[in-house]
Amino acid sequence: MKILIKKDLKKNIKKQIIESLKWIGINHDDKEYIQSKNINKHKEIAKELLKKGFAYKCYCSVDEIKEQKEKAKKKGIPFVYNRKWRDAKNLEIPKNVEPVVRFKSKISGNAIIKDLVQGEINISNSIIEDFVILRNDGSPTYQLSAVVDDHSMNITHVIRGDDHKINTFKQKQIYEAMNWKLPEFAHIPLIHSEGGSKLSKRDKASTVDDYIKMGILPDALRNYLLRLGWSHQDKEIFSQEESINLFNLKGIGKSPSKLDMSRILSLNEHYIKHMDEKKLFNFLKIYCVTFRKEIDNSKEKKLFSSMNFLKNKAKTLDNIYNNAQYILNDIIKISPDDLKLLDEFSKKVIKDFTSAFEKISIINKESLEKIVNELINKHKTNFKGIGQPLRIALTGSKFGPGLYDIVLSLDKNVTIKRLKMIE
RNA sequence: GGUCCCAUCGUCUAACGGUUAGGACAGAUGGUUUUCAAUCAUCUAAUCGGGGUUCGAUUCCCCGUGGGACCGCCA
Repeated sequence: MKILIKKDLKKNIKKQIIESLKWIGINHDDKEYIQSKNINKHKEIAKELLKKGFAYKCYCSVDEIKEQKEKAKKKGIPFVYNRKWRDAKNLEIPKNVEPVVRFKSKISGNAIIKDLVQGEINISNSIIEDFVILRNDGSPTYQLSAVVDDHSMNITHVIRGDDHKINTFKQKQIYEAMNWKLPEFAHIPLIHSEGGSKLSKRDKASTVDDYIKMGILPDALRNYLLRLGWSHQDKEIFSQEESINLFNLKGIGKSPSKLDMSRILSLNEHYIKHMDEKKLFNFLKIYCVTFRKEIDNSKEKKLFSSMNFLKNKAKTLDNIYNNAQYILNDIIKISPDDLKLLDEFSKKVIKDFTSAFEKISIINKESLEKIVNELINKHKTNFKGIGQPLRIALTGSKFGPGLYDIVLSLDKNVTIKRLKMIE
């Protein structure tokens, strides 16, 4: 696999991309190749193409090209470089202009690419301009470098976004000029943002890091991405192993698909529920230390033993973290809105519960249920009438785990202390 | 504007030319004498339009319409 990184981006982006791939379960099994380290080889090939008559030097200035482009745009006609220097026997070579090297593209006829995803793509050669392979500073362009490296690395399959389709026709001509074996090509559809156009770095959730920050699990993102543009009957959940075994290029459709956050979230929810608790706990710990707050050593044990219910009401690691606040913090904060819910009636309920709770010696679901049921009868209310005030008093939130789970996960004295705070 | 690609529920997608057009997510409704953001059940919802070919078209062909990608001395 080859990853291309724009040269104008900062260096640490390379590390980030490799880390992201690793995170989602894709590891590289060969050494790293840095394209820019091979530019001498690329230049040599350019020279060879020049010598063989497949390329030529073009002395048009940047401004000259710009002007032509603007003219073409005004007239509403497509811009194709006018090939001024292609057969420039009578032109005088201007001084002070460093030439670029352009590839002598085919002018007539058609070109066909057999694409593993797109099928046969057929275009007229006339629309492929004489593209630049060496800039005026002598450096090779992507079109040249990509071909030379792919060939020297014995790349068998070029799989990339379908925004590269036209490039393939340019590159094909270089392969042919050099008499090199053409690799297989597969142009896969792009992923669109919710707005309906190509996902770009400017989109909020476009990088793996963005999803890690949200508290998405690698399995969830892998599974989601796998099903974008591809399917296997009605199957929705794929393990990593199944992904590798079942995925194939033939099953890929040609149309782009839109990103759907609610789908990612629901897949994430699934993996949170079904993942091994120890593994999940590790993900949570890493998440907290990286993006929130490190989990206090003294709370780890308690938190881990609460995973079995905390995981049931979370779509992200962040949700788990939030729902676990009442375990992680000794002092709980109640929002003003929730505080309003603690009216006189609620305070009475809390008081009654506290005195009954103080008396019981065995705390389990049954004993708690007994107390709650008695209070429901006494106050002529339903579970919500009892459960909601207690939940707010104990956790500071009206959402979260079941009431019994909360009480069972707190020490008796802590429960009593928190309940007595409300008065 | 030119070239290329695409078109099934809101979204991701199934359906050897013959299905009551299926599933999942989202949405709606109801149950769970435990809150809901959990869970269970039920429901709503699609073949872009027009022509062909065919006994029969979501599927094949043409035209329209709509969407997208590309059109750099970026990659």
